[in-house]
Amino acid sequence: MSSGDPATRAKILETTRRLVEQSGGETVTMQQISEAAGVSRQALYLHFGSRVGLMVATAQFVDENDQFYERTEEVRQAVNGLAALEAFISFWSDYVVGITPLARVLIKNRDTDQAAAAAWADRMDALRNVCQILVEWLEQDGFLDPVWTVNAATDILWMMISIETRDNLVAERGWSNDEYEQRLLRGIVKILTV
Amino acid sequence: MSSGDPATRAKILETTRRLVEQSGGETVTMQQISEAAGVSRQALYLHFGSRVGLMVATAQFVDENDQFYERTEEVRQAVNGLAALEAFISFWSDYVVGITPLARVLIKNRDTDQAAAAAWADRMDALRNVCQILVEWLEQDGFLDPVWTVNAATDILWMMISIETRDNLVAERGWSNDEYEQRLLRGIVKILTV
DNA sequence: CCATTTACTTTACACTGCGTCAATTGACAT
DNA sequence: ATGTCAATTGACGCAGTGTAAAGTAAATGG
Repeated sequence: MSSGDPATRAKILETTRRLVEQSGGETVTMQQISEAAGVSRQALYLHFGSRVGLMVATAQFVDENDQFYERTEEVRQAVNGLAALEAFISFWSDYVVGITPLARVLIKNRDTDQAAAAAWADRMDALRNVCQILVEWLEQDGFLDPVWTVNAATDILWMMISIETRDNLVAERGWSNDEYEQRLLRGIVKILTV
Repeated sequence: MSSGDPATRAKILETTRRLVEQSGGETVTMQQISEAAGVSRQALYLHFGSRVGLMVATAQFVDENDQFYERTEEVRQAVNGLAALEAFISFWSDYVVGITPLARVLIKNRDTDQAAAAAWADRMDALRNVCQILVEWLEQDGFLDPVWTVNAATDILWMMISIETRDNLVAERGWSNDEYEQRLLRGIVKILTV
């Protein structure tokens, strides 16, 4: 599973990410990936074992490349809870574009594939962590509507920014990225704050 | 497409619903359905043309059986838009329990399975229709926050009541059905109304 | 310098599932 | 008896995943 030249492995992962992101939701076959990467189809199986294995490895590859943790650090520099929320939604609505295609693959396979489930749970924990920090910040600054507990508000914020929610609004209902960002922020502020 | 004995058609649809709901997300093949229904695989193609056709027909069959339209009619008896919204959320949080298994399968497979995509899109149109009626009602009664257009508010309402949203809150975050219903209504009212 | 190992390629094939086709059966109706 | 409707049987083509076996070319090392 971890055999082979790291350079070949990287080439395959980069190609897979590119093709999946360009695919517009259509299935990308092992044949297409191998041809685009300039290797044989069997090389994919040598390196990653299976189609799911390749997808999970690609998701992890994206995670490392896009530096989610580093970029959320910037949000913590905001002057108050409301400003932090705004900064985070701005960051997220940009960041989510790059990770959506592969996130969809993880979501789809998480109930049958342990690796996919683990990779997805890991991302969601990180994301929920940020949500909780934001909600606690809102509460400390007196913005949080007291009808919500911190936990309930965190769940709601996490749900509102989820890939599934974005897919419903952007992919299904045709919202532009700008509309998504502005309306999402407005909606979250309306629902969470007094 | 509409050829064949209605009794056979019904038997196939009932079997398809049952198998899909029991499948736990695994793909149910045409072969499995035909064997369980006690007909030949080709009978499925005679009645429904394709896997797409069968899935669409099954989704409609479920809604007819569970009397989606009839039960939403009750909502239209409400005295005003806000009462209608409340009645609908109450109805929906109950109704959604029964359709979730089939819905999950359609959602999970819609990116690779044309059949699932078509069936799902068809049912979502019906649901969005109800959302639009509710939002227009809210607007006429002066409840709708003017920051939202009717279309945007309809999209938001539709997203909030979606299966994906419910799965995130109930299945992932462990909300009870009661918590889901109460917090969903409260959240929707906060986000949509002045 | 030869032998071995590594990292792949090539070719072939098994398997699953969808969709199609042609020929056939059985029942019921005119 | 003739037709026609409903469904069956069995075969086939096709795409995509995954496996298996043999070959090749370059690096490694005793």
